[in-house]
Amino acid sequence: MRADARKNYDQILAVAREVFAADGAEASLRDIARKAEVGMGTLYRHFPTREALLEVILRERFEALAASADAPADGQPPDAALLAWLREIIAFTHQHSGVLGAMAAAIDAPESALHASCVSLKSAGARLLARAQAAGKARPDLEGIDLFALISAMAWLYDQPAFAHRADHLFAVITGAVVKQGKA
Amino acid sequence: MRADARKNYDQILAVAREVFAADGAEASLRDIARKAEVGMGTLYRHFPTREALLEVILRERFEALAASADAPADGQPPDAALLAWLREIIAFTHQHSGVLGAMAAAIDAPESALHASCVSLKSAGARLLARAQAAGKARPDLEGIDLFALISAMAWLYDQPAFAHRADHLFAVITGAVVKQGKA
DNA sequence: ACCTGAACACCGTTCAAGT
DNA sequence: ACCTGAACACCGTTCAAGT
Repeated sequence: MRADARKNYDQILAVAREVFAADGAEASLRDIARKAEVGMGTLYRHFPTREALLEVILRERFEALAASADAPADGQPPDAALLAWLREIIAFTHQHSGVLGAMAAAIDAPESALHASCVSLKSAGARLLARAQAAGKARPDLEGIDLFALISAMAWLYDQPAFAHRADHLFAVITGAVVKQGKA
Repeated sequence: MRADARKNYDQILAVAREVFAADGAEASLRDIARKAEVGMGTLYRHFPTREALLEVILRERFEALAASADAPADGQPPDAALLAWLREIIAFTHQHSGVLGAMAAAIDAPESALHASCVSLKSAGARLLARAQAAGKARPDLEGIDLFALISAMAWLYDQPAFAHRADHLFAVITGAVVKQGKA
């Protein structure tokens, strides 16, 4: 990549990080281009879709989340591991409103730039879920897509200002339907 | 109201019903004005906000839902009554995507045209919930706002195409966390 | 190769001008 | 009293023209 192109690419990304965090996944692309001091065409050249831009920004975190799902867990029982992972995801998406809506749209769209991230996140969750189910600590009639859907719904709840003051409680209610916590 | 104004009012409403059902609560107001064959100013004169237009369209159904929450129930136990009512709401909002998102935004906004509808829907749910709780058939640590939030989240899930095939199952999972169904 | 910014087709909202 | 539609300030997306 040419030096000027590289500079623009990095600048767009840096600005997009801030703007997406502030305005959510539906933030104005024009606004990003403006703040990055590049033309609209430059933004589109580097990131042909909104998803492509989101993907680069989110990839790192989602890879970390997928990795943490498979981490040794240090003696942590599978139900606690699943719960901790769910809390991690929600804490992250809470900083980026609407991101899980974009993910939900991408999971059925193989051509979306976000598709691979969705699938790996869903799979990571499915593996944690399966281990908890095997230990008799999670509702057995749930699949990976169900967990993904419930995560998305919880993220949506956290994004609604009217529900924010009850969001932690609702998290407990919903995860309570998934995980049957026990002492051993 | 003058005869021409009345005609425009009715025409806008008739068109809006169709367009909101087809495109959801975020449908283009310009599109509605166009299809109703009125100027934008006419639409705004009769309905100063999107919420005002939505409110007129939804009021009838929400009043019916609030009424059905208080219906004698014909020997139906409170847990079954609550579940049946939840199914009714979800079935309705499923035909009008995004409506519960608008409701969620309006519940904390007393100036919104939708506010009264939100509150009465929340209250109706809260009464059903309280009866089920009194019978020991619903999770006791839930308030009206929690039920409203869970309804909204379920409506959101039904609106996501990627989750549609699991939506009925997710409804069972989430309501399972609220209602503890028993035989007597 | 890469960049710019105008152009196009859309929004929501307001308001001067008409009847 | 009511209506119209242009005007304004925004979008996302594309593309001719420049370097």
